[in-house]
Amino acid sequence: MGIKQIAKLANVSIGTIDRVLHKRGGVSKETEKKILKIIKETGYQKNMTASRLKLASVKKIKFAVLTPETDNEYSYWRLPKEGVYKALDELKELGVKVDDYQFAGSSASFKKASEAIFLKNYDAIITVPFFQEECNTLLKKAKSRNMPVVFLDTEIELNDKAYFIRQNSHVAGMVAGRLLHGLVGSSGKYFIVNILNDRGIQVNNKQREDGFRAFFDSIGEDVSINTINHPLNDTFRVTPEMESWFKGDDLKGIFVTNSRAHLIPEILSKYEVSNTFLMGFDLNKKNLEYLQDNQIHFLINQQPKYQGYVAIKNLFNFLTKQDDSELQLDIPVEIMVKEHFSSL
Amino acid sequence: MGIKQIAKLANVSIGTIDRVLHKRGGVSKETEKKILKIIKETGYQKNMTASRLKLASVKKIKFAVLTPETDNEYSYWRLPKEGVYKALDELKELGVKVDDYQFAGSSASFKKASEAIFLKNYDAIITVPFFQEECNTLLKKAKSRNMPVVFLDTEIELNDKAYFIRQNSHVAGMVAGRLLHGLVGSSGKYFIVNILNDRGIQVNNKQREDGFRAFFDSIGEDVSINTINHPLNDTFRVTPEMESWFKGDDLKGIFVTNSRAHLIPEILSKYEVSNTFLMGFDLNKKNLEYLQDNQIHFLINQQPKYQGYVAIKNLFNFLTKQDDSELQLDIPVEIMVKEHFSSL
DNA sequence: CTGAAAGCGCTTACAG
DNA sequence: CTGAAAGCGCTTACAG
Repeated sequence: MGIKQIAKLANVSIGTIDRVLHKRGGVSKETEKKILKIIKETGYQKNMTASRLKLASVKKIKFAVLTPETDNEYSYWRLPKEGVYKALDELKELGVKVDDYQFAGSSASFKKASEAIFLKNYDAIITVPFFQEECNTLLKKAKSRNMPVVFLDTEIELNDKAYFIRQNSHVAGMVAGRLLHGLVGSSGKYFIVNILNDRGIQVNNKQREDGFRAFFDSIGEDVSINTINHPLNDTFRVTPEMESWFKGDDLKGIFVTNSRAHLIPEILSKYEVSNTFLMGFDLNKKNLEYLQDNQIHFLINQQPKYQGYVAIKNLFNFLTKQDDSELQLDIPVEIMVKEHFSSL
Repeated sequence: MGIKQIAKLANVSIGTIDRVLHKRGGVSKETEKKILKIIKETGYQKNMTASRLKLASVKKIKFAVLTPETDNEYSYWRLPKEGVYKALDELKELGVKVDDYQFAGSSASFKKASEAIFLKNYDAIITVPFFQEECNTLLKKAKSRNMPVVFLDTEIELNDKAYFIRQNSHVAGMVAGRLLHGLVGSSGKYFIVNILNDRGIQVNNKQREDGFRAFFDSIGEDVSINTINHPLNDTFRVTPEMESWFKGDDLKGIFVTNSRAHLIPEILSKYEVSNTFLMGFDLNKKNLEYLQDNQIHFLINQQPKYQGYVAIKNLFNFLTKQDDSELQLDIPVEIMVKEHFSSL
């Protein structure tokens, strides 16, 4: 059932059908009505393959991808990009293009990069919402140009409608609470470690902390939970207060709210802290080594590569099929233990 | 860079290029050599979209899907099928067809259904390896017709090469050991519950049991692990031996190797077994209810829908692009706790 | 052994 | 306001 049959049924040419399908105008009310009726009755659906085959040569779909700098080889932000390029590989014959933009740590740098993006004509933007004000600006401008924006990694409050493909960090914190509590119990002591950057704590790290505490609220246990806020770019400094917390034989559970759980084991052994269970985020090399070594007990995977992959794929589906149902996506809170890697 | 440019470079017509690309023969050695050289130099890649647009109307790709009966509404086997139909929905405009076959509990029924499949002409078969002998027969016949076969759910030993898209059940058992051990510790008692069907224990249930025991071996703890083999289609019967196992105040961990963990809580309360942690497989309605109720502590998700989806998608990629790298697939051992469902 | 032509279903520029 | 025609990149049946 193609455009040709529809044309025959309506006694018009395929050009006219196309004008109706794409609301290109220049069709009499009457003809339009007749055609719409037939489309509805026959349940006609456009063949996207044929459509893209034609369009790939005349109207490219262009994405701007704006991520934090991927300076070093192990940078986390390489992973979403890998996913982006995997998706691109699948879609390039359909006329999809991707341009890469980066920003450094500052909001000014993000602003500059996003302005550069608006100088060109993209069909959609994929980025990361680290700076609320600048994201609102970006979103507003994108809206006025009818460009969808997909944010990866973190969800924040914004003024206009945006899509988020990210893990629910509150849930991740709750799950972390459940798991550590299983090992440590209600009589033990808990530590939340937030590694801060120049701008303070990252939004999703805070959401994870809140989720962690919410878990203990939900089970009605009044356990001891200390928060340790520690600047990055510094060797981990143990304050006298922390030292006193660490003392004692009771079980301890440490929840690192970002990817730096690997900083902790060294401290623990230096201060001879025992009976301790440690969990954190992300399957980076150092974290995985400590997981193998039983010094990290759980890691939560955010599937960063998949986030990038699915952002491109689902934006493409949205732009070609108007189906935005998969642009608002929960990445599952995937718990990893040592044994997950035992078959590799 | 399309077939047209290649033709121009080689000073031949596009028909001849196509003959070389598809090894259709009827091309002189010399011309072929020249063309292959140009293809290599230019890095030409066939545009699959254009190819499928044409082929969709002349050469359909047909899959036979053979699963256990999906008699009742909650049948597990509906889920892979949902995935199959989701994939079909995406691929049908590319000329993909799926036929559904079912088998009942017996190997004879499986045999009969697979014979019916071979009466028609399919490009690939997707099924479940419950019967070793019959699967070997099927695989042999498929091989002689050059049909790939993808098995879902379970991996078993077979004589010929086959693809498996399933969870590594041994790893799943190890992960289960790790988690239950975290809750129960080394001084507790462990129970493995295998629910048997007419043919005895299912292969992947056994693999899970082995993995569970292997975990305790790996950590060098000599803990008490009792295996309870219980027939299905029967109310759960507690033998005097089991009753004696259940007694005592020590912590207990129960690992149900299939989807029936939901049978256990009732027994436990009837026999007043306390201090018990329970884990099993699959996110069926009853299991999820007990998870919410803190009577099941962990569930492992096998992503059955995704298994069906990815089987079709990746078979399609294999048949159209010769890329079989994703037909041998490990479904991650996804651990679910109550909090995973807290945002729904 | 090779080429020219028709066609897959859709899109668009042009002519009327 | 509408139609006829060319074309996206590939495939194949036909003619030579």
